[in-house]
Amino acid sequence: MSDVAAYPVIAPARIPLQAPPAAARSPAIARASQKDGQRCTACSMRSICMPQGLTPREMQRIESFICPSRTIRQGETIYRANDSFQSIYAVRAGSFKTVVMHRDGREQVTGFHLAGDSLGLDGVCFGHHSCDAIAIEDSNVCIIPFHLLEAMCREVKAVQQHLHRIMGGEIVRESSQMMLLGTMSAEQRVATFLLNLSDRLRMRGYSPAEFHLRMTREEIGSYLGIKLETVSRMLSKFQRDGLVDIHGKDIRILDHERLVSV
Amino acid sequence: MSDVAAYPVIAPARIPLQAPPAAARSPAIARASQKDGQRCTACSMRSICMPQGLTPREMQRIESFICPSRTIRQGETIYRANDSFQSIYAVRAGSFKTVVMHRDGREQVTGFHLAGDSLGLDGVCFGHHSCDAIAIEDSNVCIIPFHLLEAMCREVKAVQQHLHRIMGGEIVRESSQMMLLGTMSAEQRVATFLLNLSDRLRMRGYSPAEFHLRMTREEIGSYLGIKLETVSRMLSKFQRDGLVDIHGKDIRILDHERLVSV
DNA sequence: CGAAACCTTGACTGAGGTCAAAACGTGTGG
DNA sequence: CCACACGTTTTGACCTCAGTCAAGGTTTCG
Repeated sequence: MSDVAAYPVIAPARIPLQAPPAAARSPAIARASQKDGQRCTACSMRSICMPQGLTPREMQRIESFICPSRTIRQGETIYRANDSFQSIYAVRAGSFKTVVMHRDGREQVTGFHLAGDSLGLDGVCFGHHSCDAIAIEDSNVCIIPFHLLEAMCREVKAVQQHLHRIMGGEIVRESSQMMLLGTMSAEQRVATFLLNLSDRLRMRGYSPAEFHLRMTREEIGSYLGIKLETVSRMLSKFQRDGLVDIHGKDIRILDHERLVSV
Repeated sequence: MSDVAAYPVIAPARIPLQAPPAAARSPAIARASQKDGQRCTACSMRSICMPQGLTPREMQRIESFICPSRTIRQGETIYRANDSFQSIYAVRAGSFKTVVMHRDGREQVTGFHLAGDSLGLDGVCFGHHSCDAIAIEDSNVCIIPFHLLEAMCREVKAVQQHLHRIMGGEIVRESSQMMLLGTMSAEQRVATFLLNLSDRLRMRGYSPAEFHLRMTREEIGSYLGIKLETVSRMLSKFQRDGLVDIHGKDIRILDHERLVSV
């Protein structure tokens, strides 16, 4: 618990009333279960997924309609493309990938979603989802019925603005990914991926220099628009050049500066 | 006016009170000025940019805060990256590209926006825009102050849902563009681009088979993540294969089926 | 402990990038 | 109305980065 000394340990919240399922033995879930918290108020992800400055009453109102959280085992989906859209999801623990698929079988990872991220907004437009959301480790999500969230948005400005910021953030994130896919070399893509992940872990209180990849080389490659062999070659190259230290899925960033300037 | 017989001519709306500026001589603006309409009620883009089933009162309310439309000449911007975000824009006539830029000068077209499309939502998340919106022909936009739109969303469910659909649509559009950039061959990208443009023109009442490109090969290439020479080569190839008939920027789609199956 | 999934590395290939030159269009000013 | 200049497009020749295929090593999980 103190091996990440410099970074606060993520505290958990909204543990389901039932005894934790078998899956809770996995690290991510276990982490989320360390402390007992039933409410958003106590959730460490609050600062990411909830607006600031709500009154206790408003807070309670939100908690009242957030469904009991759900545990999703590695490889399982929260929703699939064409599933009817009812709710959005906030990742409480674990991580997910979203995958879009073309009829011809071509498929692409469009995002990795860590604790505190939202999932499911792709369904807002057409009332059905446009991608699969798949757990890449045993995970846990809050379920937020969208029509209730919309109702709340009509009453509380801060909630409305927060939802708009989340949706707007998704738009900006995707357009910077389009820039990566459209203009960067394989080397730059992999460097950008590592730096981006590092940033997001730092914002969540984890070490930005040392972390464990939850996804395979193939998933990274799909996300970056390159092949898994190319991902591997670039990582090896960074290793040779002393920018990173890599053992399988364990990453240590040695030279942040030079990684930025790749 | 009847040379597109099978497709209804797009009617205009919300012409500014002042005499039309010099720019109004250009085709897109002239088209928008053919009929005199001061209100959204009369705007042909209504079905695209306004929700269905508003009461006259609600309609009036919206019209009351939409600012006088603004004319933007080819090459001019509505907003630039880092400009403070105040309003979103609905394209009334003409077309735009949005361009994101990296510090190192790399830049990429992230979208083309036709009459009826919205612009500016990239600013919602951080309060400043993350791309430039540049007119690729003389154009005209409605200006919708975002905080007033948000206020209206709190009062009228239909307006709220419409905004959410527009934002959600942007998310879906971008993720399918990520799939294009991540997995398709140059040939498929260009075919997809033509088909997509054709679809959007059809939905706006124009011929889906015959149209005029407003953008250069370089802008198309940037949008598709390939070089302008490659765009040109693919178009020539489609021409040789009898899929399209191309003269400069005038496109005629001859074999929609085979274009789909590229 | 063994099977399956995942990762690394090498050799070869090819799609698309780069560079260059010429053709085409369009708007401007004489 | 023409001529010129500039931006745009096309096409060819060549090159390179990343994809493909293959083989062997490592990790993970039942």
